[in-house]
Amino acid sequence: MKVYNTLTRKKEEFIPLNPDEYRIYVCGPTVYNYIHIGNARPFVVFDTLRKYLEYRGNRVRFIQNFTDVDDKIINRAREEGVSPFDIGQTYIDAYFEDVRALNVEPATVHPRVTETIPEIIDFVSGLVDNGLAYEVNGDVYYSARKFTDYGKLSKQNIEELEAGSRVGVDERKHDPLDFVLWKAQKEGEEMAWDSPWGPGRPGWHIECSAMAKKYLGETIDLHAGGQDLQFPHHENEIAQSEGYTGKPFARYWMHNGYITVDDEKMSKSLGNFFTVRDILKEYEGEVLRYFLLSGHYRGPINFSRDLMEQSKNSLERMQNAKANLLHLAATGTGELTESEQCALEGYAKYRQKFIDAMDDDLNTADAISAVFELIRDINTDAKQGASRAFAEQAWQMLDELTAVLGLLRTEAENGVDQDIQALIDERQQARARKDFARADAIRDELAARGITLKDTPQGVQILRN
RNA sequence: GGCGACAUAGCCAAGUGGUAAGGCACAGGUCUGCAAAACCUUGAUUCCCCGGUUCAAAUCCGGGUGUCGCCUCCA
Repeated sequence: MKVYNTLTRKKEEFIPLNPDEYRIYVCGPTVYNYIHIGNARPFVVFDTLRKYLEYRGNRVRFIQNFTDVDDKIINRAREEGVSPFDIGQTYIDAYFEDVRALNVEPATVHPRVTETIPEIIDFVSGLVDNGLAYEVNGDVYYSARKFTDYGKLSKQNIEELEAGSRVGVDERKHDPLDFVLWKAQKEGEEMAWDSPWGPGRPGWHIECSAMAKKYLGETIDLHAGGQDLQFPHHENEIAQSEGYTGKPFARYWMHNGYITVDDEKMSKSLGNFFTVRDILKEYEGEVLRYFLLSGHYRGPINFSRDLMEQSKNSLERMQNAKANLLHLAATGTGELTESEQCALEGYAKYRQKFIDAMDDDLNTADAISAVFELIRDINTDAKQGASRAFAEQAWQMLDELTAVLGLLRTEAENGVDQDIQALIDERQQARARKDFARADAIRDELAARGITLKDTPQGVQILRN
């Protein structure tokens, strides 16, 4: 497949260094709060990339970190009067709950900063030893200017960076561009570890370099994350990792676009962000996943209730197709007819369209359209009823493609309570004697209990909301 | 100031040189006891604007306009 490599600003054939395995690192959340939809985008997008690579028969080693040492965590802990270690654990647990609803697979490993301290200290020591980093009163800084490729990912010009800087320069730095690798422990801070420079904790950027190296080696295939991490975070990672190993760090870089809310950037500081948790109160996780995949990952995406409704309705079309096929499979009989066989063979073109789309820099929007075209054909072919075999095989095809997108993963609840079944039976008897008032009353009653009845030529279809 | 992205029907959104996918919403029809679901039909003489290249451009080039982002914690 081809992916857009931020490093070269071109679409390139995505080939792993070791043909047996793709080694991928994705920046994970800082665990001081519930994840918001902006966090969710890279998780869903790169989870989809992973699912697709695996679907195509590749092995993927997928690492996503938890930043559980950070100013924001420490501040939060102070506000709540609890340990920062507890804050981290709380939101790591919450992360897994939230992300499960979005059908995001857990990574191969989810390393944490608190479990990577020795490797981080080694990393920083190495940079001090080879002259790229220096210590000032227990802090350690990286000399950005000494890394000649500094700025190669974000295409930032070093001189322009300084000129445009809007941040007060820390006087301890030799140069405004320098960034911190190790922070000396401050009065009353609980989060600290012993180091050659005294007690302290890692800076933000170094953890990713250390974890990527620990779990994936010196040169990894892909590093991915949000566009806004490009500078300085990813630039600094390159400086650290390549400065330390002398080898290329990541061969490919992918960056997803950001989410706006009402055409304005959603950010923690603006306070206009929605947590995944909030969304899940109103919508199934798959609706959010559909929304996030309905456009290209590199483009910006605007979030609104209206668009969530559109996504919900669109996804419903897929869900209906699934429900109808499963109903047909459950009630149908018989072998595949010749025309059904022919129809099924024709569906292969949609699989191909799906693959072509995904191969083209993860074009999920186009891949979704292939799924809809498949659904249209299936619906048309099954309009007059279909054999059990046809329904099963058509669902198999739909299942195959939607699994890659992480959609239609919810298992339909089978069976109903006895009293509900009794009502359904009574309604059928009422219909048979043309007592439609009674029949409709029962239908309304069940609808109020979240059960929708559809009268199909194959009998009553029961849908739960 | 530097770097970058985006602009396609009411809405969302593919398409990046060969004559505009798909979804939502809306309307009409078929089916249904009525529904629901599904299917059919209808919608951009046209892709922000102005030039240029070409037999041919939404797609390439030049110039505008608009929106958003990064350069500061952020996905």
